[in-house]
Amino acid sequence: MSRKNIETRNRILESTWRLLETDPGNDVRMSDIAKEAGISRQAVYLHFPKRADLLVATTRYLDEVRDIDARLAASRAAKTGLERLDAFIEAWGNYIPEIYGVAKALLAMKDHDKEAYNAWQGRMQAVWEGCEAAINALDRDGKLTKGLSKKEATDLLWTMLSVRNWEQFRSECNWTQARYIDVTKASARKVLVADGA
Amino acid sequence: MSRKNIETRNRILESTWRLLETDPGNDVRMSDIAKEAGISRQAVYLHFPKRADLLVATTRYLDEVRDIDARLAASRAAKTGLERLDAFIEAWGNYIPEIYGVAKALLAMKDHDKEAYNAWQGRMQAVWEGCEAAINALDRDGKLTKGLSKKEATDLLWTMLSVRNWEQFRSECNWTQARYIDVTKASARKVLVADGA
DNA sequence: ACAAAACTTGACACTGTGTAAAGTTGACAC
DNA sequence: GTGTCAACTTTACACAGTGTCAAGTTTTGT
Repeated sequence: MSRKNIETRNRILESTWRLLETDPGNDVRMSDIAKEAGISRQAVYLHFPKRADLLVATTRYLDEVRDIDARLAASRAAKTGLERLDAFIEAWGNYIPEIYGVAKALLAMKDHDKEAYNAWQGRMQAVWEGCEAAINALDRDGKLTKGLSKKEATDLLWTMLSVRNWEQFRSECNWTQARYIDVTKASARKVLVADGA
Repeated sequence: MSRKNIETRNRILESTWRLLETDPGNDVRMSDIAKEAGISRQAVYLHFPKRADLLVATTRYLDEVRDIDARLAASRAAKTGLERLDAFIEAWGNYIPEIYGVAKALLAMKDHDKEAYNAWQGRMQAVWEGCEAAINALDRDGKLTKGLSKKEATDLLWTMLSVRNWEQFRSECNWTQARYIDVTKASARKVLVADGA
């Protein structure tokens, strides 16, 4: 127990996660989290001075538990650019639903809170770099479509893979997760790969 | 002056619009709007009982002033499916920046306010129908790509044309408006049209 | 048994939305 | 001119949620 009993800290993070995951979009208050964790509201503030701190920490906690790094590493192992593109879409696209609850809360906060903004920005930056690596691999294979710079191609893939798009397909359009992945893969190929499919 | 001096009402709507347009994302309070309109905060509530009412009314006001219907009508006039697809992307894609400020405010509100949700949903429904019409025209020409149902193709186009995506390309990726339109047109063709370009 | 850390309790400041009520102003009616 | 009605102002307050503060209690390490 280095400081501020780490068990309590984890219980807060778990509670936050659980609440956000259970009903994404339903705004979760500090008091809800405290109740869920079985502690007082002030105790939450002892560990996380601001709501944004808590959400950011929950995101990092999730990343750690779900080991996003290891999953994205798989896409880095792919030999051809095409395989890499598919692997990246699959890894990230299947990660989104696992973080969606927390992501949505952070997303809602980023317009008003600088720290939340930076945290979100940082995560998205990482995804952008994953996209960039896939585009570079495609380009190395001479498979990158003409008419788009590498930067543009990366931006395009990155936008296709946005959490908002996932949300729209899954919630608004009622697509299944599997269909989302398949169509996204196919679309990315059509848009980014030189000879169509 | 049918009721509640319509001049004041319009001044409120204009003020709301101006403030939201000037700095989208900066949350505009009821008191800011009142100040901008040169009236008391309570007078705003006399015309619009809830903040959501005001935002919704501002959206409708904008649609009226900018005559979105007439603009989308142009795409309906196109002969071939391909022309129609291009025309629709151009009409809607160039409309987004004009409504972005208000749209962003409504978007931020829709998660917490039912009325805002319905208003946004209704507008997006209209865009979806525009997409559907374009897809139907493509299909009539036998140009719709295989592997996607008409519903899926519509969902896909609709998502490509989302305000969030526009926002990401323009703000996050620093694309120009013209480039956004061009790349979106090209991508839509690649994804939705049978023989590639 | 002592001290520090972790947590509780209760109070309060602050922001922004929305409500309530009494007062002012201007136009139109007769 | 007097009355009246609608539009608007002013002031005050209820309410929710975040964040702060300070005093008290429990737990833990030594």
